[in-house]
Amino acid sequence: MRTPAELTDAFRKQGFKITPQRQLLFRLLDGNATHPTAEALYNRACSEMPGISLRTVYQTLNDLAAMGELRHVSVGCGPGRFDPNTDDHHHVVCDRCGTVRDVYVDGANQLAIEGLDGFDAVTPSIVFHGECADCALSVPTNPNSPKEHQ
Amino acid sequence: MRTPAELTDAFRKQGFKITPQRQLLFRLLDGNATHPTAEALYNRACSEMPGISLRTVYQTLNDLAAMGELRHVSVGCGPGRFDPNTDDHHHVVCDRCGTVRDVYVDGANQLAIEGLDGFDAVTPSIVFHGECADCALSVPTNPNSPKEHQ
DNA sequence: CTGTTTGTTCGCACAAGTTGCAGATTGGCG
DNA sequence: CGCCAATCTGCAACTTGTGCGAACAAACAG
Repeated sequence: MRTPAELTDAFRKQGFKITPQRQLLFRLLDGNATHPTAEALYNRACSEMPGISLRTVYQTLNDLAAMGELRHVSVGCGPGRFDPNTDDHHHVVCDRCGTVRDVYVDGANQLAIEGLDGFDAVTPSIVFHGECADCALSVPTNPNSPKEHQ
Repeated sequence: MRTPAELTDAFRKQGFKITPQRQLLFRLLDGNATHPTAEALYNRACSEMPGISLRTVYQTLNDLAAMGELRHVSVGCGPGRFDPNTDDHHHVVCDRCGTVRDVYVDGANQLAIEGLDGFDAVTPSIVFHGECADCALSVPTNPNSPKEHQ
């Protein structure tokens, strides 16, 4: 995602308007590597701008994603995440706490794949599922712990 | 997933009961490579057993998944899919029609990954997004077609 | 500065997918 | 046969996200 200032220009150039809501979200997303959900962004936005609506957050996120400034990341369960990092990269998810982190996978586009016959324009999306350091610490060795976490 | 007969044994051994609903679902899933949704299975089940409830279908699918007989596959959008193939494999999805097919990715577990530091017990889940042969035929070369499909 | 236009925001209702719950039902066993 | 726990069913509720229309406000012209 480009900087808030650049986005402001880009939006105006496309005939979109610059509203305080949008500017706030540009700022909240700028350099944000937490892969927030729409709800999480909404909560942060509310503390700076009480009255902003969740609907507007979704709207703006979708607009940014449509412009290619943002990637919508689906980690397999729970709400969608939004990632201002538009590099060619993938994700690790902690199945316990839901934390998402970017990972760079060398050779992801040259994988030897059997079964793609007939499919065109295929791009891989890789999600690694595991357990982050914090969660591993908090429950060191309990393989019986319920997997029902979210 | 094991055969319906083997599952019947396994269920009984765990103290679970064998009901006609479960047996029907065992049969519908046996060798099923279509990656059906719960709804799709429900529809097929209804034609053999009118009155079976969608709730029971979900229940049984969750039970099978918890027993490791079934994998719940999330393709990023739309309803979840269920896959009786428990091999180490991955999936291609047609973003136009939603068809899912199994693919075998050579070396998926030995990828060179940067950014996994601190994560444990990491297993990759790879979803290739593309366009299947049928869809490529039906709309041969129209990059302007709406991406809003599902 | 004022007015107009057009894109935005907001709130609510709604949709899809899935789960919780409670009462009726039934498989497995003695 | 009869009991009891597991199961089934139907419905309500829940979660995530979208459609819609009225109110609002950027941007711009005059």
